[in-house]
Amino acid sequence: MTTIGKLAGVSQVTVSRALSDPSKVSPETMARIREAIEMTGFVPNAVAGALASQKSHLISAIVPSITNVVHAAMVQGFSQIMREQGYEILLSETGFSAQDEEKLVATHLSRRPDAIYLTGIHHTPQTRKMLLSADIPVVEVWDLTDTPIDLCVGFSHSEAGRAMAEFAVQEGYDRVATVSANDERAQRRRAAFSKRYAELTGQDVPSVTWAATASLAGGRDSLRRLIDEHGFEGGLIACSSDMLAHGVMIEARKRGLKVPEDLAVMGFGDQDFAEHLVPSLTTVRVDRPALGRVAADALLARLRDEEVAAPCNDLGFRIVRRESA
Amino acid sequence: MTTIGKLAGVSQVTVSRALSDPSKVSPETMARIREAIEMTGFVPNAVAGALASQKSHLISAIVPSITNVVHAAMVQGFSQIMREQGYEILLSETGFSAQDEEKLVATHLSRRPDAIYLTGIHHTPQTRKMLLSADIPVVEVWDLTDTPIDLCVGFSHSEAGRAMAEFAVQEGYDRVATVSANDERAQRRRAAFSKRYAELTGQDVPSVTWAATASLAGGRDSLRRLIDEHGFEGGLIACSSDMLAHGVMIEARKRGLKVPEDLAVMGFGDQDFAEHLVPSLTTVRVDRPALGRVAADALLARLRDEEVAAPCNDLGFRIVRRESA
DNA sequence: TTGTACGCGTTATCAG
DNA sequence: CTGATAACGCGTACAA
Repeated sequence: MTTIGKLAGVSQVTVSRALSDPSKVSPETMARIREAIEMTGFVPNAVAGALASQKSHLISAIVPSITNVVHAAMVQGFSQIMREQGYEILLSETGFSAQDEEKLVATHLSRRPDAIYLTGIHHTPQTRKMLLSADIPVVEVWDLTDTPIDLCVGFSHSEAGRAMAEFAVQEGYDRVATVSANDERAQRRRAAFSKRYAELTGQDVPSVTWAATASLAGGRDSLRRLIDEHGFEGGLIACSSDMLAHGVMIEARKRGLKVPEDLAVMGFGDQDFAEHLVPSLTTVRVDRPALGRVAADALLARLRDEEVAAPCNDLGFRIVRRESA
Repeated sequence: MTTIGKLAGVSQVTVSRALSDPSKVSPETMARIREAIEMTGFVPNAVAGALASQKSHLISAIVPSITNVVHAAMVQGFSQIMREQGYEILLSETGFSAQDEEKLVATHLSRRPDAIYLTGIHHTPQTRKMLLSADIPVVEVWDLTDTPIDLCVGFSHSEAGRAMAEFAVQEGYDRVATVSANDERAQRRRAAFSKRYAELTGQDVPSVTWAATASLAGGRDSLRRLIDEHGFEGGLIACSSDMLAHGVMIEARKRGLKVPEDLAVMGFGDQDFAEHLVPSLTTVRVDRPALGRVAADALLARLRDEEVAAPCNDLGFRIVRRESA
């Protein structure tokens, strides 16, 4: 800026002003400054700016995995809003590990983000402690809790599991099973499903857990195990994701089982492919981009020092009945 | 650091040394410094560090879209390696627009990243200029060119298109068509496919472009148009992605067309679901995580000032023959 | 409308 | 092994 200032015949401060608020500088100076910037290819140093102003315009986002469409879609919705407001995103993946999350939070905080986006409500005590003493807005997405660190935006996974069980009973399925990924929230939905189903019917629910990332392969293998190891003979299978549900449907067709006649299938997430499968997939819709956007709006309110009515936003879910169940 | 120093009975400089290289400090001082850090919950300020050292340990990554599995997988592979080496990732999405990319490059450069990861080889002249004068390592991923800005890691999209045409001819398909997304690289593959197929057989190739994001819906609608508007009556359909191919297969089944007997389908990308579809999908494999990792290795070599043998890395592709074609 | 002086919290350099 | 001192490049008073 000093160099630009010399070229334009003004001081460094004037250049700084010109860039941050052109209205505070006379049109003629502005023109000369622009010209000097053009000539030199000057790019302001946001690092120095952040140090001086104590504002980084940086938001830290920590997600389990960016190749997971659920989290990718949420953070995409979040990022779009934040970027429009002049913030950029420092993104890292935990690989679903709270320990790794702790390390990431520490390194992210060292960059002095203006706010932080976390996935889920389960963090190590040390993570909570760091976040609390960092004294910046924090939003936890994709789940709800009575004791958020600061803000939270999500829906109740237990209620979603219960709603699926009630749907199963209403539709008259008297034999059900679950296929779930091995992540904590999927397991919470599964547990609520089984508990509610047992309450309503008195029956136990056989369940299979797929230990790796949700995939078609996982769904196919899980159905195989349900049949071979649990002697499952048809009814409804409630899956923890649309991807697993799709895998189950593929394996079912391969085995000559008709969906939904021999085997009904429910997914979770309502990914864009769900309605285009044949038969179309009955699933639970969660508006992922909206979760991200609401999280962004909540943070922005905090960053503008506005009053936040409620720390927690429940965006709910909705069962979408299609052909597969 | 000054506070920590006081608590530990040393100067601020010593604290800085202790943190950056413990071996330069006596074990006893180190212990007291650790204790003081523990007590206060001190988190070093990387912004100030970056300003002083002129090293941000930040890598800028600019991708078309993070919900696109192709780019998500590449940047994931890339990030993992970079993070292990102490770098963090500032990630932004262009939405496939070179103009938006230009703006993003400008704002990213203001944060003084140590290197930058770009997707593809087509950038605005202004983007190239900024990057060149920033004088930091740049890697362009997912494509090849003779005139990279600095480094590039990818494969030849034209060759991939040609290889698919040659496969079609070898397998004896005498009626073919294409279904492609509306992105530049997909169109380049399509053009190469059609040209090569025409060279070998003298026949024109009907083609349909799906203007939005590749999806099952897109594949289904494209097959409909191919049949209704182009009078396509069977043969091989070469798709620009596995997702579109899957959509084509679903629509085919719905119309009572058997795959591959009535209609053969080829995808592109070899996503994890491809081998689990029924029939399994014949496609073109590109090792996306490897592209990201090689890009990371190339950048790291530059950052360590090592000699780089060749600026461009061709990681190639491979046709994976399965049941659908 | 513009300029001066200072501070943001580190690292680098040199001296002890 | 440790400390003093000067950058790093910008924002924020405050003054003119």
